[in-house]
Amino acid sequence: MVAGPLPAPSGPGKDRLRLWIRLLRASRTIEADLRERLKKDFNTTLPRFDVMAALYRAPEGMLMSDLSRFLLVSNGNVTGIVDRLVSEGLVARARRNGDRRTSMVRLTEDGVKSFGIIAAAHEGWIGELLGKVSEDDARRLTGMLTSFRSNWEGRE
Amino acid sequence: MVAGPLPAPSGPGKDRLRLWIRLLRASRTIEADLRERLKKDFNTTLPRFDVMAALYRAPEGMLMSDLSRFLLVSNGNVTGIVDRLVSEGLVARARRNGDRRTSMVRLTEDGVKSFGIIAAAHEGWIGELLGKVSEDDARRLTGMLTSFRSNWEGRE
DNA sequence: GCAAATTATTTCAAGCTTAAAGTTTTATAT
DNA sequence: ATATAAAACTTTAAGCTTGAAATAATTTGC
Repeated sequence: MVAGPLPAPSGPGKDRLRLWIRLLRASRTIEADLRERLKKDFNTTLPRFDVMAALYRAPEGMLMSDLSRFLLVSNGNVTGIVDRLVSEGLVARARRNGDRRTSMVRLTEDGVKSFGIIAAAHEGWIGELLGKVSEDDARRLTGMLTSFRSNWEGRE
Repeated sequence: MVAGPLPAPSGPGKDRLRLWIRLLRASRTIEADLRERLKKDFNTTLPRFDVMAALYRAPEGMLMSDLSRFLLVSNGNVTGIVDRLVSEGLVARARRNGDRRTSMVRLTEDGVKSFGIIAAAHEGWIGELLGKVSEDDARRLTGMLTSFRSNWEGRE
């Protein structure tokens, strides 16, 4: 007598599993919506937006490895995205005098201008997409996710 | 006098933006970890796991379009993943008599066995990764995400 | 000084992903 | 009946993603 594949999941561990599934679905739902809007309204992509957002916060520039660490993606991945942004004139690489392995990556003037416009729209979209989440819940959720992050970073 | 790019974000709408960023980072962090474990321990991938998980819940099989809707990915995407799973003998396609456009996709016997093993490990990983989230927070978070989902599905 | 280890980045192959266009089959409206 | 539309998939091209291997520059340990 074996449990079928379809009993309502319950028991220890199931609460965490359910939480993970909800979390993943929520973020994929929102991500898909943002991706579509970025394409339709600005003919760009989420990875490009992510890179530009990171660089916008660092006017002095970032190393490739900083970018990949910050964005939680692989090194090789960032290379390709930055290559495309460079070819579009939105981002520039500058070799450094000190260490010739590294290059400082930063937004160009065009990049800053372009990102500013897209970011404003983006913030509006998020307000729209998450509008039904009460201010209170938003802050509570954020708090929980922040403490998740702290625990994660402090893990052995 | 323009606000610099680095003031702590604040004001209306910023709470939602911050929530979204936290949500995205949490799910990417966990996703990256799961991806790595799936590769190392079972030489498989998250998309393959996702498809198999969906099929495991539907012993009678699913249509390709059901799969893509459920997983929130495009049609063509599912085609490729299922192709690979079929070539590995974990999944089977069966043409239906009724409608020759469609094919019922289901796990093979091997697929069921294989998924059972991986899913057990997966649940353990999640328990581990989210272990620091209290039972209470887990349930609260799940509740908020569930209501987000309802609002989303009920949007105009 | 110099070999060995480390660090920063790029390249590569395989696979994932999307949006758009194409194919085949079924349903609908004359 | 038969054109037209709709539905279920697949194919395609471009881009994203990873992990591993390759390059090049710097640092470390004798």
